[in-house]
Amino acid sequence: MLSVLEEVVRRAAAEAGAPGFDVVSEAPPSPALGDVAFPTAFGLARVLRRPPRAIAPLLANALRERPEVARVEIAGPGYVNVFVRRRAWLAAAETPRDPEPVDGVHIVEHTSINPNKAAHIGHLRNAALGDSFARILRYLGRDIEVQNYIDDTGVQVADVALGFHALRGASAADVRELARAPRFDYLCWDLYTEVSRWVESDPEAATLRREALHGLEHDEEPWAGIGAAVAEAVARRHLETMDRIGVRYDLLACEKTIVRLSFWDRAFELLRDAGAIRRPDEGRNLGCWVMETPLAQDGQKVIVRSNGTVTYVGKDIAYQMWQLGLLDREFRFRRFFDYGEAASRAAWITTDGEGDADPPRFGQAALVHHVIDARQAYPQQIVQESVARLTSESDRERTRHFSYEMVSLTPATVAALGLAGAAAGDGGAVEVSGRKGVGVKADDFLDALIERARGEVAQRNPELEAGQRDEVARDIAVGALRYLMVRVTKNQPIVFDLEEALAFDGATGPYLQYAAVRARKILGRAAAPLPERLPAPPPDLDEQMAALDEGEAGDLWVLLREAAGLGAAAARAAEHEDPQVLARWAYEGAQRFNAFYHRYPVATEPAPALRALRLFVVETFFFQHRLGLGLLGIPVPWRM
RNA sequence: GCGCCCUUAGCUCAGUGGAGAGAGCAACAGGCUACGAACCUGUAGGUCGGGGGUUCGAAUCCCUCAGGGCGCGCCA
Repeated sequence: MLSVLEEVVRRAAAEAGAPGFDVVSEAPPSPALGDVAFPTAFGLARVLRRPPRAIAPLLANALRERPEVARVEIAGPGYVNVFVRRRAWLAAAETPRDPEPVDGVHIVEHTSINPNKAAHIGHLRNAALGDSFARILRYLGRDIEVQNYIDDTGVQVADVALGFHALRGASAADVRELARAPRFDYLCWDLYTEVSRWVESDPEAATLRREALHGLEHDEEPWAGIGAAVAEAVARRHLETMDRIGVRYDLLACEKTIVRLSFWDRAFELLRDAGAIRRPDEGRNLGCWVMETPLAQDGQKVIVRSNGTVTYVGKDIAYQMWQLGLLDREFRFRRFFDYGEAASRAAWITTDGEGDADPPRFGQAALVHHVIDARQAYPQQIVQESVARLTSESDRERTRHFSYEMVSLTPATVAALGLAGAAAGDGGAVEVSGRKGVGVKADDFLDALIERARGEVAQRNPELEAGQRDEVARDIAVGALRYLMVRVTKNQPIVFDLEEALAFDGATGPYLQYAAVRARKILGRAAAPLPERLPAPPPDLDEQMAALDEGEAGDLWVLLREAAGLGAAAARAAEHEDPQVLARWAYEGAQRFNAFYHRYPVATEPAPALRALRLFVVETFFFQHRLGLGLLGIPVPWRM
């Protein structure tokens, strides 16, 4: 609807003598000034060499011809302010408009935690961002496939395998037995830091570690067996943890299968034949295969080491080629993790062994987003560059780095958790480090939130039985966590403070949930059924609103108008590649609704017409707000 | 040295080149006889890091300086 008006102004600008003029609309500072504002006349003034006040009427007249426009005013030095026909405007809000429709599958790859230790607060940011992004795109109509890359042959898994073998004397069978413990990943967390300290202080351990890594890569025992047991069990734990906050995956892509199924060998041939990589005859990279690029400091980025092994960047090139359907190789797939209910949905995993029959189709994507922290911007650029050289320049645009900043800890949090090995930087923030064991584990944090929520729920709802109370507490904890992770722009580093994170007042998940719960309670009080689709506005909405006193008309209309803006907010979030945009929409909506519900009685309003109108506002808000929260993975508790 | 990100109220953060720069927390003053106050209303709090420039108009774009974070490996 908005784009229709923009198009009208664009045409009017063209007729006035400025074809192709970039027309943008904005929200007026107050509802009294209109619903949509065009500052277009200012820009046109320069092009047309006429004052803005002379140009504005041309735009206004064009807008007045549209059926969805009720009134147009020219304000101040030349703003064109549009008052829309409200019923028509709301009716058009049902279907969101995808700003960049994708023809084919769109992969969102996120989480991708090394499967050698428990997930921590930093991984939660990745998963929450990736999952929300995927949900938003799906809402806009995209065919989304969620992948999770598992580095099961890297040094991190090698370290824990080394720990089990050398420090614990455990076999692969022993590890599989240990992995039956409910939080095996916690055990690995501690072992990993133990090994890291050992390797730092003992040269012999460093030698053993190289041996373990080599064993993982070349399928040699005992390393391969122990490593596989660790990686599979910990990856499973990560899926359990993420499932607790509503994050699910379609496919786990394992590095091991990329190597074993010769994806890299094939990618290497392609890179070599395309001249994208070459062997230097001299210099310090003698004996390697390198890609020449100005991105690298000395103009060369090593892809294959002089000992013949491939770097992480090389493996990622092969993986991304496969994701884009540019590699003539295919994985085999195994069903790996069933998600509750009727097991209607499951996460699959790649395998180099026997695959299950009839797996879903994976890969062959038109577009891929890689949710990876900002530190990896450089290697991601190298991978993009490689893909472009192997195929076409346009393929570079098909693989994108969804970059976000890191999570660190406040000194107070480090102290409260008694984290040893933590060194505060000058800025006060403490870097999360799996290697050092410095971090807030995801499950611990969620448990703490649940505990805090349980207390709040018990206090407010003493009549609830334990099971109900726990269910509500879980929903609140998930809401608090998910909102915390997306309320700030992804480019802003987060310094995590435990006490602050446990707060449920103000701009928090529970605040957003509270508005939804209140709205639903009102519907219940009014004996109105919960809306199953966006409620249709009454035919005489515009007339009814005109009959209200000005203050209430403004309050109700802004609530309706902004609720109808969910699709636009989702589209902006997709464009900016940042769920924060939608989180802001949800927060502002909750704020408006809370103010509304204090000011205007609904179920208890005696005048039937007014009651019906306010009820329509509540229904519309509730439907859209719950939908928006769902896109952020925030559940609506049945009670608070 | 090169590249990316950040710098807005005491703190944590929003802010499409456009109309008095906004929230939350903290502080202060109010509001529960329940569509339940996890809420609402109000007060106070600003050199948008500094300086130039472009523009009718700059927190927003460009240049520059300063401060902070992170990259630039035959680690992943």
